[in-house]
Amino acid sequence: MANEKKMDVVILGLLSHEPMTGYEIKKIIDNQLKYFWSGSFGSIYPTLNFLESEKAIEKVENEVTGRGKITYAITDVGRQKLKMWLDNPVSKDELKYESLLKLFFGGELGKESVLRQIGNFEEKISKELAMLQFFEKNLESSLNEDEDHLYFLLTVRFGIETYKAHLKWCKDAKNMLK
Amino acid sequence: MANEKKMDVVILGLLSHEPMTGYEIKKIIDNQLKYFWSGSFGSIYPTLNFLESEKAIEKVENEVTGRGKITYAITDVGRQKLKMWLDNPVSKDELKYESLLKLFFGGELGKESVLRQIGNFEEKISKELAMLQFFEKNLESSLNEDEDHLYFLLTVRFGIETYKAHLKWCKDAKNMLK
DNA sequence: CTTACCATGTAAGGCGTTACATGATTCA
DNA sequence: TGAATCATGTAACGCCTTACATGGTAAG
Repeated sequence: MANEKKMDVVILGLLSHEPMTGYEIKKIIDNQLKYFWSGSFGSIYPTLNFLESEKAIEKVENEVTGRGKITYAITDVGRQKLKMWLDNPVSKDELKYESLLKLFFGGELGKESVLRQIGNFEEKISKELAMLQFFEKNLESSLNEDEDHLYFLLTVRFGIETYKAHLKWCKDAKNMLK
Repeated sequence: MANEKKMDVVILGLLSHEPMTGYEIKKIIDNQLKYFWSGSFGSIYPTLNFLESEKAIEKVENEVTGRGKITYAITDVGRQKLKMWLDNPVSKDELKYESLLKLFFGGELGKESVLRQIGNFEEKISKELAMLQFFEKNLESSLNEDEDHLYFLLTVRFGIETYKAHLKWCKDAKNMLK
């Protein structure tokens, strides 16, 4: 019922690459997945505990860091769970684009306001695009280091293509309104 | 706290165009907004009641339809509420692209599986694109009938540009994997 | 010695989905 | 007369976000 939980497979997916702490998981979500996924600490840590109780992940013996750091690694049970989700062809893509919603209802406020909305959107997207292009470069040069880098590169390129399309649209839209 | 409710402004925005029933609101969300927004009956009807209690919308005298149909119209209070939201430059765009997530973790299953994921995605997008292009035609020919049609056309074009970028990416990605 | 960041967690609560319930109307 | 669609609504449930709480560590 309600929404289906996905944080578990997100974590499993990230840990299938290498062992990590919850904090590191959050960083990756915010940096690499941010343009097609999101998640907060309040969702990550409880899921981590849940997955451990399920024996899908396990704590890794910590180096003598002394810190309260907890590193997790995926188990065979976890790998199987991940595979099951990956094998399922059904994928729900959910978008809630408030920017577009405001544009859709823009008639109420008039052109100047809509132009402002588009400007805000354009600025946001431009920044993201620059970051993605930076990632792209890094990934291109390290493509043979790790097989997974190919898939990361593909998602980054997806973001780049999408954002370019958005920026093109911003230009066209501004012209149409003027 | 938690997520900010948006269904109220969605309904207000749709009613600012013309009076409607909850059922009609649902249809518009599913047809015109679907590629950047979504919403269910379980969210629409309670919000409708809430907005009426707030006097942001009101029941319209029904024709002698006899049916249990309830048509709502926006009030001045509602228009003001809508304007306040539209005036606010902050917009949260939230995407949960399960398709991309599966791709990002695709290393676990290998190329064939990823190619299948991309194929599924491509098919889905192609269908949506065809529909959007149909909408575009209709809107282009009725552009001078209603001022709002301009804004609808812009959002439809946003969808078209975005989906075209996605399809281009699908092609590139398949080539890279082969 | 203070600022920024690393690091983990809990509590409260909203939001919206899915599933269920109910019945009218239209059309073949 | 049966199926599809129109039409409104409620109940349960769960995900996730925000905000709060707490403390360690590194660097300047």
